[in-house]
Amino acid sequence: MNQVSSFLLRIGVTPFSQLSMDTGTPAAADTAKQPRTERGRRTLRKLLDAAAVEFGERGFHEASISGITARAGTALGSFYTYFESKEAIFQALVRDMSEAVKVAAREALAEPAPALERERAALTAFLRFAAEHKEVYRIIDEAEFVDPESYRQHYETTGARILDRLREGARKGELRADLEEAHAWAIMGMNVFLGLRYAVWGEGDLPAEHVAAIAGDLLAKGIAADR
Amino acid sequence: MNQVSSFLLRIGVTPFSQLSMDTGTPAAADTAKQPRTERGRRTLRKLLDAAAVEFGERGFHEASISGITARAGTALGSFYTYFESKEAIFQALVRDMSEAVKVAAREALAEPAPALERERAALTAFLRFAAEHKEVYRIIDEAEFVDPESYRQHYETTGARILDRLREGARKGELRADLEEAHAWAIMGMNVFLGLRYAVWGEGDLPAEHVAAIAGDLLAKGIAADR
DNA sequence: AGGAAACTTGAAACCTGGTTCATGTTTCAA
DNA sequence: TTGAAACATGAACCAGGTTTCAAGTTTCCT
Repeated sequence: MNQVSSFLLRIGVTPFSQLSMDTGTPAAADTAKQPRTERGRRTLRKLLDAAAVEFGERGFHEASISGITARAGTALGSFYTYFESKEAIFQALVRDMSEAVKVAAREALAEPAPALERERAALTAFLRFAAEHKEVYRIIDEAEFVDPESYRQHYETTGARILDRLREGARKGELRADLEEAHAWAIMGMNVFLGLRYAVWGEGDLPAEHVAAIAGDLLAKGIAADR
Repeated sequence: MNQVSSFLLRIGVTPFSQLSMDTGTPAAADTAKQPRTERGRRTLRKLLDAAAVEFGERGFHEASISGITARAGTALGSFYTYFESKEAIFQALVRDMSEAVKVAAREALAEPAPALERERAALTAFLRFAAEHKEVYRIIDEAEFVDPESYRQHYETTGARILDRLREGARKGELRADLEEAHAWAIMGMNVFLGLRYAVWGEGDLPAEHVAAIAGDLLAKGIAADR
């Protein structure tokens, strides 16, 4: 039906089976009520896709359940067959998208490359992804206020992943040996803000490669004048 | 009464006179209705301080006007003597705080120093400020959804300021000559995320100086292994 | 084929909290 | 001192959106 829909579909056939496993509180283990028939799965998917559009376009509070069901082409009451509340579907969406970002990054890092090269590739992929799915950006960001736990989890996981790469690079002697968590967060912040400025706000004035090259170069040499 | 209050007071005697000048739309020129008596100014200040606490603690949508007036010790109706709506006071607050962050940075950069040194000092000051005023952080962040115009303005201004410093450093031969806007945004993103992780979330586990040293070092040399 | 469980439906109950307003009180300049 | 403008008050109004529910319809297993 649209970009978001196809993007959600691309994630995998059963995104919710992924979601249900990694939750801390047992009570919140399942954000969505599991459908038991094919028809149910279809409706659930329609609701999630519609919610991505509605939340992305109007933000959590401006968005309305009836807006979601209208876009999904289902009755208002059906919503509550699958989600306990507006917050619940938002949470499901955030975790779904967090996963999607992760997958996109993993794909970009599939083949081996020098450590600095990998960071540049990761940023390029992220910028492309952000430009393609601005709603994702917005929804994850808004989670800071609507669902802080998921927000925190998203960035802590992402940061840990970057740190892993840095350590790997250090092990191979390509990066400094003293890199720690703060370095990973610095890089992550860099990436996120460049994404906001050039992928989400920018009208494509600077291509992803160029921005990624600048950041990569900054990581490689710093900004001091050559001695 | 509390940290926020004193922080607001420190900004200057008439923060609102500053606010009223730089608005694009003429309609929204004055976010707050100017009080004409001393009593009025006191009430306005009380409302703003209370709003900072209420919004900081509960977020925009959880926050309620009655919560604000209760904290301020005024009647519900009085609110509308000074602000047209919930959005209006939020906007006033965001611009006020954006200004406050700016001022804090300016103070930290008062005396001259080498360019790289200055960036480190700016980050240290920012981290201290963020730790001291976590509400500020939260409120400015939430502006992305409640008052996007102010949000954008805040970061564009901040980014431009950083770029100025970079250009100045390049002029003096201390920094590379090819620095551009993207570098400034990369540094800004770095700073913001380090602030989120270590000043706002962190329980002070890493001191501001240490985090700033890491970032400063990253800017100076990059993360590649020494050749 | 048959029936229980899964799912759908949309009108209406229900809440919550922003906003208004008519009535008082305080300020302050003349 | 005085009165007009500024400011304070809080009960009541009201809009909008979430959530419920009782009555169907569809699925799917045996």
